[in-house]
Amino acid sequence: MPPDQLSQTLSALADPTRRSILARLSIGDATVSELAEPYDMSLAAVSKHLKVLEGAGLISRSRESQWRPCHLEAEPLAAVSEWLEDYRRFWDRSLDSLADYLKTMKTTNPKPSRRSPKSSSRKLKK
Amino acid sequence: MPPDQLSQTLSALADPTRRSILARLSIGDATVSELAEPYDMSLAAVSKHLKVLEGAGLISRSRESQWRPCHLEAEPLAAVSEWLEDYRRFWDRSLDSLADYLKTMKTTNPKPSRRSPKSSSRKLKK
DNA sequence: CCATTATTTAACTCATAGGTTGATAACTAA
DNA sequence: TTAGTTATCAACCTATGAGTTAAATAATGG
Repeated sequence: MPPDQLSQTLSALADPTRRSILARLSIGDATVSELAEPYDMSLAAVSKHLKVLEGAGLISRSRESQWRPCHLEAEPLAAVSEWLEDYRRFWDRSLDSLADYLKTMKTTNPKPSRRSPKSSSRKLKK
Repeated sequence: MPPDQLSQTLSALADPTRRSILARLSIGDATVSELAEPYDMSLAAVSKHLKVLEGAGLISRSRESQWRPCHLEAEPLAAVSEWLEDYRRFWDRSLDSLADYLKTMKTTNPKPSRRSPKSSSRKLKK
């Protein structure tokens, strides 16, 4: 049984080398050798990491003569972000402030201070 | 060498059973047996999952006579969210709109339409 | 065709993850 | 004290992950 998409994505992201590779790719596309250069490991090992990332849909690869340039595909990250949203209220202090603010509005309707920018990222549950 | 915090968190989250446990805990604290009830696996297995979650700082446990109620600790999720922020621009369409907006401001300085709320979550790179 | 460069595959090692069962610990209740 | 609940620990099994080296594949350029 293949693991669900989210598990596959998270497990791909759980390796620091792979996250580092993604960071590199966020700058721009790169070949396997270019990607391998910073690491003290064989090319084959990096090739494996790329396979994992590709399997998770986090990168795509084209062919350009003998090179296989890798390209960042961030869509699976959006799924992670969506999953996280359900938990945001558990850590986002400013959301508590927002809750307080709304509550205060309802009860006393004072002139509240400005909210911090951080609180604006809450999205509606779907 | 212990893995870095982020890797530990992501690897803990990469298991569907553990994510399911977190979802249950987002409703409220629960004992080990309560948490184990939905799964077709031994109590010991669930106990191990809880140990992993605790190791990642995703739950905490208190003692209450012979029960060990588990509590969701979402802080590590905030770290994941922060990490994700650097990649949001790669999937968040409304951020492109924001970029367009800024570009337009610079060049023609028209009266632009309001941005969607979704785009407001971009934070500064640290 | 041959040599070179870029990348993948195969076969292997070693460590860890996720599960099992059975014993043990911690506490309650009688 | 004894029995019953709740949870963990220890020992074990099997599968998988991350790395290795060496061979194979793919494309380029004499």
